[in-house]
Amino acid sequence: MNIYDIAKLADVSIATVSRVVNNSPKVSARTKEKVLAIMKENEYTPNAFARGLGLGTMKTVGIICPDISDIYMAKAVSYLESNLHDHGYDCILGCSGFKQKEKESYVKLLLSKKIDTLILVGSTYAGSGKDEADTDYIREAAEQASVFMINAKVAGDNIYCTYADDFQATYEVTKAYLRRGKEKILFMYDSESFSARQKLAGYEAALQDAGYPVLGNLKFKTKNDIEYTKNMLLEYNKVLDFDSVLATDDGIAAGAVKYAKIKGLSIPEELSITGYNNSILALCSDPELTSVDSKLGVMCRKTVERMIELLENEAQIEKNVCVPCEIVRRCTTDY
Amino acid sequence: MNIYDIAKLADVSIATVSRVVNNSPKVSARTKEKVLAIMKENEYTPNAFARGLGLGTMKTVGIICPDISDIYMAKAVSYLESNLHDHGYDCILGCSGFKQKEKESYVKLLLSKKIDTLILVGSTYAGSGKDEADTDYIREAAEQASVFMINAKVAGDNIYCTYADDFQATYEVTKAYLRRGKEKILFMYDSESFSARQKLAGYEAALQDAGYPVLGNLKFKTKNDIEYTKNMLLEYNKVLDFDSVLATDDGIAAGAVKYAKIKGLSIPEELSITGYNNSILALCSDPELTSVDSKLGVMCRKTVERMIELLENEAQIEKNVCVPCEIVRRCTTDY
DNA sequence: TTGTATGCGTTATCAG
DNA sequence: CTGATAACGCATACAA
Repeated sequence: MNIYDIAKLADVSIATVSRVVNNSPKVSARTKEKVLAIMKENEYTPNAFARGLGLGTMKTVGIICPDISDIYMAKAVSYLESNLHDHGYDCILGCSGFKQKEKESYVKLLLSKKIDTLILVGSTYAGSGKDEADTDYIREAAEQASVFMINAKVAGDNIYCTYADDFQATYEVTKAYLRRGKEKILFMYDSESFSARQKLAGYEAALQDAGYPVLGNLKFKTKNDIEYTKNMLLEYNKVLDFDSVLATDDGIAAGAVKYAKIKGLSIPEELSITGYNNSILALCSDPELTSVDSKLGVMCRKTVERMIELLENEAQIEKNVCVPCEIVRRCTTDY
Repeated sequence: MNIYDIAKLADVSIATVSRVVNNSPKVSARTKEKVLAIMKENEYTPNAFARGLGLGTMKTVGIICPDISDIYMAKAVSYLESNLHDHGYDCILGCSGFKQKEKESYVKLLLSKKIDTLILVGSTYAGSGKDEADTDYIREAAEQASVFMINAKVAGDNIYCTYADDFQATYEVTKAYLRRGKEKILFMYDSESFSARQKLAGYEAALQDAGYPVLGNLKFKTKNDIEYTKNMLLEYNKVLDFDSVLATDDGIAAGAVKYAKIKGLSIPEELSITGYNNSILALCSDPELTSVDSKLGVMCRKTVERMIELLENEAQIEKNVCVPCEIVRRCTTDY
């Protein structure tokens, strides 16, 4: 059942049917009603491909994240999908993993599907920070469709970024630790992503501003995995000496909690722990984790808001938006 | 840059270009090479909409789940996306929530996008089990595209289901509890979905087969929320008497662990706890949860495998596939 | 092996 | 307000 069939049944031209479908104002109430009735009766739905071909858009946005089974990314996609759906856009989802080649090919793939806009979720898409060429594929993509990045900052035309103020957050946590007399703060991270770099910088700045040295052996790389982190700490605590942990993810912090339990350390007295992302892991841990909430919901909303502005009104929108974090205090700290 | 431009530059017809793009065998090596070179040089990508219009497909499958921020669904989507990507299909994702109206309208929406196939992730799409009409919209959808359901069983033409053998799993857990002398097993659930019904049935059957009564006050409805569940148990433990918990989700089980901690009950001696889905919550809890692994990876693989068989080879495929669960024993039980 | 011509189902531009 | 008709970009049956 296509537009011709409906036109024939309604005894009008396809142009009129099209107008009714797109409810153009210039069609008489009577005609409109008649066509509408026939459409309903025959359950007519316009062919999306033809529509896309004519209009040059199917109102879909591509969302790429490294791994949707990650709690944080899943939440981001959830917010994005919801906001986009409210505005009549659909999401086509791609999970690229963390390898450069895969990221590039996934971006190309979605672009070839003629998405209206591309959203890149995750710090990993900002590259290592060492080589500007890492992000060339994003600037290239931005020539075909606007690119919005969440939790990453990349310079380039038609690239819009929204990220948490991780520097500020870790700066404050570190300062709070120092105030409580915690001077051997272990910074635990699992990648050198944009976000991780901001967090590290905040931690280091707070130490320096307070006149403390930044010790290399207090920066500890692990995996975002409870068991792995626990074991790493058990292994390294023989040579390491620390009284508090600042982790770049709740999964890491949860591992630190497990470690403390095994070592019989009291939390937060003997070991204070701060996690990140304020995820369900923070609530599942025992004691519950103090965690930095990076305001993902706000970031996603601001992203979609600007995107719609750009798409619908071709408005000038902010290129870079930085969202302040919130430190959610629970039982693993006493600052 | 479209197919005409390439044809002109390569000095061939658009038919030849099209053949090269779809690498048809009937094109000379020399011509093919020439066209390929021009295509690369000009970074030509066929217009997906036009392609879709001509072919009637854009090789996309629709995935609908109630809530992608749920760990379980996120994992399912992760598996599905990965498998589908391997076969050259893209995913368009929709999060419908749990309301009937929303589910129906989301299904219609994706269908109108001319997806090749629809995947419904989650037990909720099987309806309450009380009214067959609840699932009419699925049968209706199946007239337009094949529908694959994960963790739900719905009868109908062109509907294919894959689900875990939850009956078997809870039957075994219950039997194991009874063997260890646990006779007051609290069954905790958060919905009346297809899956929850299977789990309840397995629990009841095991009790009955062992000659125990099925007590109404040992079936406890809660939310899949740690804090909520903990508080509910603290409230109700005054009137309830139980020595073990069989929860339909790890989130519920984690709440039971928190409850036990507050009441000072030793786990698993005074209170044994079994969770479900073997999620990260099982590993984050302390002690770590014994949990039923519903083999989501296997379910997703079997779903996509059959789907591809149907799509590419129009083969006859199994309508209903039941996957056995695995009980992963950890520290909250001693059976 | 290659080219021509047509169909796919819309939207949009012009006339009327 | 309505209708005829030309794009939109590709795939393919049919000719050559």
